[in-house]
Amino acid sequence: MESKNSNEKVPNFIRNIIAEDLKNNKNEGRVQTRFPPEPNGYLHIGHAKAICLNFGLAEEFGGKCNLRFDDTNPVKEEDEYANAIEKDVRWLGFDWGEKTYYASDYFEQMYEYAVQLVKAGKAYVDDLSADEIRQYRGTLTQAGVESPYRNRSVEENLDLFERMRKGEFPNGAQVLRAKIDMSSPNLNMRDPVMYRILHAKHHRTGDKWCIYPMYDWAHGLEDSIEGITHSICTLEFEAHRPLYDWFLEQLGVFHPQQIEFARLNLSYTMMSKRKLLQLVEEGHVNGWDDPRMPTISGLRRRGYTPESIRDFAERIGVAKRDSMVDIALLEHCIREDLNKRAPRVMGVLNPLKVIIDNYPENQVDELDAINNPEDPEMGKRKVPFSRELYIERDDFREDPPKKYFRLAPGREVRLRYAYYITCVDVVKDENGEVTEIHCTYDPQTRGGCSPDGRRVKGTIHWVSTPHALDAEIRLYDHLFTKEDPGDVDEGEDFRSNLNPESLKIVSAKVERSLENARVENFYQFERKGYFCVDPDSSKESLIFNRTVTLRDTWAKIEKAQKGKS
RNA sequence: UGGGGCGUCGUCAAGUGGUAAGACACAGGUUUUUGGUACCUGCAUUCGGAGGUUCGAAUCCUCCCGCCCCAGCCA
Repeated sequence: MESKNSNEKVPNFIRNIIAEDLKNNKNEGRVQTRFPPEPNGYLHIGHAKAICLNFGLAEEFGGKCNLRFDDTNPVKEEDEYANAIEKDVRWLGFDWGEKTYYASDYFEQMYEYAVQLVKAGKAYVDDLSADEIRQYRGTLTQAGVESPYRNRSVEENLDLFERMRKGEFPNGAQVLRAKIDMSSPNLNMRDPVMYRILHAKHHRTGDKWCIYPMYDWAHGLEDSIEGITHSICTLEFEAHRPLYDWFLEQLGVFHPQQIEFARLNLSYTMMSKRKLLQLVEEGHVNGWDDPRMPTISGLRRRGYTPESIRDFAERIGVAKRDSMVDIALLEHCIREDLNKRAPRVMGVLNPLKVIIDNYPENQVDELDAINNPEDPEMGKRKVPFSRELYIERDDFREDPPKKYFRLAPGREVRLRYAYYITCVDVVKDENGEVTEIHCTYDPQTRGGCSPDGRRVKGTIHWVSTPHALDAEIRLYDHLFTKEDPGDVDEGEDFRSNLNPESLKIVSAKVERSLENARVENFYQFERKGYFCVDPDSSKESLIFNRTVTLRDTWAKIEKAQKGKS
C-alpha cells in the first residue's frame, strides 16, 4: 500500500527552511513540531492539512510531532471535542507516542513565568475595563494611550496578581498586561493582555484556576516547554509573531521559530468552525459527522479513506498565498484510491423492470463476475441471473438521443457478465410512464460475448429481481451551490447558498453478495460510483452513502448536446 | 491615509540571475464486457503593471496596481 508513494515530495518553503536549519545544525539537528488544536469543535479538512504538514515534516526529517490541546479558554472547551480530535488524528494515520500534551498542564509554570515578568517590570495588573482597554488601544492609524495603572510598583503588581489567582476579584475586574509599547504600529504589541479572570470550570483542571492565560502569552511558552523547533501556524498569526518572539526573549527561554502558511479553502464548502457549528445547531445537516460536512468525521462517514486525504494534503502543497482549492482535486484523490481497492458490485439505483421473454421461468443461472479488474487477487464471485431483472431506468430510452448506446426499442446491449439482450416491447401505465420492458436474450452470449463476434455498443448493469436486496442509498452532492459560499447578496448569509439537493435518498436494488456488507465497507457500484456502508445500516436494512460518482463522460456529452439544441 | 503578508495557466503549485516542473480541470485520441480505469496528445513566448540593472530577469532595483490579515479580557 505504501508503494504507491510514487509521487515524490514537492518542495515547499517550510521544507526548505527545515532542511536549511538541519544543514546549519540548528537545534542540534533536532526537528520537533506540534499540532495544537483547541478542543472547542471538530476537526475539518483544513486541520487535516495542518496535521499532515506537522506530522509529515517530523516523520520526513526524523523528528517528532506532539498532539497538544491548546485548552486555555475553559468556557469553550469540552472533553467531547478533545476525544473526537484524538480519534480523528489517529484515524488519519498519525501517532504521537504515549503522551498527549495539554496547555493546561503548564498553567503553574506559566504563572511563574508571569511573576518573573512582573518582577522584571515587564508586566502589570490593569484595572481598566474591557471597554476602556479597547478605547485606550487606539486605532490602526492612531497610537494608543497608556493605562493609568501602567506604572504600579512591582510589589503592588505582585500582590494584585497573586490575589487575582486566589480568586479575590470577579471576572473582568483586572487583567495582567505585558508592558511593551502603546504606540507600536502593530496593535498586538500595545500592552497585550496575558491573563484574564475567568471563574469557570476547566475540562481538566476543574476549579483550580480562575485566571487563564491568553493565546499570545501561552502559545510560545507551550512550544518552548516542549522543545518545539518549528512552530507552524496559519497566516493570521503572522502579526503576532513579534509578540511570540518578545515573550520568549524577555524570559530568556528556548525559542522556537514560528512559521506561517496559508490555510486551506475548498470550493463549494467552508471551513469556519463557527459556521460549521451553526449548520449543526440549526439542523441544516445531521450533526458534525454528516457526510456532507468537511469535517474529518464527516469525510470518514462519507467514505473517504485516510490515504486519500493524506494524498490530497500532499498534492495541494503549502505556501503563503491565499487560495481556493478545487474540490474536484479531493474527489480525484478518493476515486484514485478506491479504484484500486474497492470491490465492484452491481446495484440499480433507479430500477426499471425487465422481463426476458424467452428465458425459462424459475431458471437461475450463476454467472462469474470479477471483483476488481484492477486487482486480480480480489478474485471472482457468482451473481444470479433469472427471467426478471432490474436495470437502471436511465439505461433505457424510448427515443434515444444521438450517441446513446444503451437500451432502446429494437436495440441490443450486453448485460454485464451475462447475456446480450434485445428490447422487443415497452409497457407503460396510464400516464405514459414506462413500467416494464420486454427483451429477448441470446443464449449463445452467456458471459457476455458472442460466438459470431458481433459487437454491442453498450454494457449495462443489472440485478436479478428475485435475488435482489433492498437498500437505502443516500446520494450526496456539494453542500453549497456556489464555489464560495460567502458570495451572497446584501442582507443574506452563507445559508442562502445551501444546496437544497445536497442529499437525495433513493430505494435501490442491489446484488445478493452485499448481504455481508458491514459498516464502513466500501464498494464500487459499477458505472455509478463509490459507496460505503453507513453506520445507520443493519443486516435488515442496508444503507449506503455515495462517496463520489464515477467520472461520467456520457453525462458530459448529453449535457453538451442539450446545450446545443 | 499605521503595520504585517501575498500576487507564476481556469484551480493549486515548483522555480531563489541562465532562458516557465508537475497535478487537478478542460479538449481531442487509443484500449476497454464499467461511456470507469489505463495510456497518448494539446493546454502560460510568459510570470499583477510600468520602468531600470544585466550578455541574460519570474528571480535584483524603483515606482504603481490589486488581494488578505491586525483595533477579543477568542484561538
